[in-house]
Amino acid sequence: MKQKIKNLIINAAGRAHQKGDLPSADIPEVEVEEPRAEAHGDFSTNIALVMASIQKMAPRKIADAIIAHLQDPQELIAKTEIAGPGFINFFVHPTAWHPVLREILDADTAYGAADIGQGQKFQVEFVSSNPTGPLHVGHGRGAAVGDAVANILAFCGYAVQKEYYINDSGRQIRTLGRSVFLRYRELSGQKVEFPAECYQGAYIRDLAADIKTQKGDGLLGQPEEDAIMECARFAADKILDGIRDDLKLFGVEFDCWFSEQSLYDGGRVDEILKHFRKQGIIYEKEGALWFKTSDFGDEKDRVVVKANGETTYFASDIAYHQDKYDRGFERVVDVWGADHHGYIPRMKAAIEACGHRRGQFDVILVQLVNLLRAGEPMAMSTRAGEFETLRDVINEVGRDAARFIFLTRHYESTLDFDLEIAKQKTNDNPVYYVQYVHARIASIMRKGTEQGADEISWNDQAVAHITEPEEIDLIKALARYPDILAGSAKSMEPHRVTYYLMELASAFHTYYNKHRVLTDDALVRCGRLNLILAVQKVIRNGLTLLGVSAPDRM
RNA sequence: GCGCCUGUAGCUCAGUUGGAUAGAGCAACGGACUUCUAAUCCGUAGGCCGCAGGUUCGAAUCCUGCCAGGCGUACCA
Repeated sequence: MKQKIKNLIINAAGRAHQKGDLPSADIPEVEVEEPRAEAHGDFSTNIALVMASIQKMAPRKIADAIIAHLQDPQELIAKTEIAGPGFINFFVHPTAWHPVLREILDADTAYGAADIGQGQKFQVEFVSSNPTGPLHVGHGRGAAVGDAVANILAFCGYAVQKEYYINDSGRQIRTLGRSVFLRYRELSGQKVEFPAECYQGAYIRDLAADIKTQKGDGLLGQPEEDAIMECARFAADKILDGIRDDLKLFGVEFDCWFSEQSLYDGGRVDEILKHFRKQGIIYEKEGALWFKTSDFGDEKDRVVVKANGETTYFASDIAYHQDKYDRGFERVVDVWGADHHGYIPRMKAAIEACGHRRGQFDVILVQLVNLLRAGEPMAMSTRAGEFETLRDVINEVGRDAARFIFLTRHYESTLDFDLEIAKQKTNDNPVYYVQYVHARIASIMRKGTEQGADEISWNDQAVAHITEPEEIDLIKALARYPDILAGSAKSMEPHRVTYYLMELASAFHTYYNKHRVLTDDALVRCGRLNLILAVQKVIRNGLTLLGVSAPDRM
């Protein structure tokens, strides 16, 4: 609809120039928006204001000229007016909205899928939590955001891959192995001192017990380093299995689980360092190798090989990102926790040094989650082992509520996640508000079938009976969905879809309370059934993109 | 110190990328269930968009400087 209005304006402006009512042929990009205030019509354009300096005419005069040359063969427009400093407001004829319903019912699950991606290969990497402990709520937010962003991009025509990067190499893994081995020795009756830098959580003891069941006392006879590495491998695999299970429970499925260790095994890290050396952007200082990230906008240079010969996490991360582009991804998005924001400039430097454009790399920085219970903050520390795991949260409040809440804020805002509110079935917790629409419509459909209503099929005559203001409002809301999705995809902001669904739900509940769908008049009934079926489809489509279910009963 | 994020109704937050009289939910107050699910709806009230300048036809939105909170500032990952 917006596009149709836009075309009418462009054509009218062109004609106005041909007839000599506008001196310049220069027509700027036409912006059409939906005004906030209902009194300002369904659509509004500021073109006359923008053209004022080009045409050297008063905005209202320009608006006059454009309206005079408006041709509307489809009779979409009921009324136009010039308002304020020179806005042109368009009032769309109510019945002109009806075809939107047809469009939705025909397109079904594909409604709103503008092909803005055109098959571009796009990778979204998210969660990527170290396999040193279970996922907590912060990871849950990253998972919900990453998954929804990927879904929305895929829906809008990008070829999207979801990836999890496994940090199965380096010091943290060794610390994990050491932690487990110490607990293992404890279980074997040895007295050990458990250092503060080791992982304190109870799950470490469980892992030690598991390995003891499997190996008995066998590890005690081995050289300590071998035993630690065996514990590390065992524990990381086990924890990773747990992470996979948690994510599955959360409804998140990855296309690829990528191992950091595989980069070392395949020589990719050495390869990229050699390449940088050849470019002269690596130098030696104080026994370490430094990458000149400051040449690419970072505030200072960064170490890639430490004085003790170990490579840094950054080094393998460079190789990792190069590998993404080698795999053919034209755009790469990383979803990180906000505590990693200082890492962005050096990563961007690395991307550029590898010969890629900055526009090919984006970071979605998800702000922290404050976990509360009835307003009281809950302590969270992985080290100390006092945290609420994602699994606990899902078990307590349910997957749908958790996912929806994670997407009810812009990811750049810190989020208060209150377990008590998440369980409530009120408007403080809007996931049920939206799902309720789906269930209500399903209920009406069941009732309709019971009462012998025919299979719902398109009927022009019946749809013509859709004239109530609440019905037209509902269709207008449905018509906005494609625009919302496109905006959500371009900005990679899934919360726009969340808010849209709440608005659509509100429009439906208002309608439902005022008008009856299953009336005695067969034509009216049929028209309304078509209307609510369209609403149900859009609600289901939107919830699916967010990873939330659309129940038929509640 | 420097960098990133945030600051909008009593509370939690949106605000269509610079548009007209700034919007929701919760909480408060008053109404609507013999009706397709009341997990709902309708109404009332609530604002110096952190503060001060600037840019222009027009600013919550862009620029500069302050103030407050959070996070970061490793040869950790």
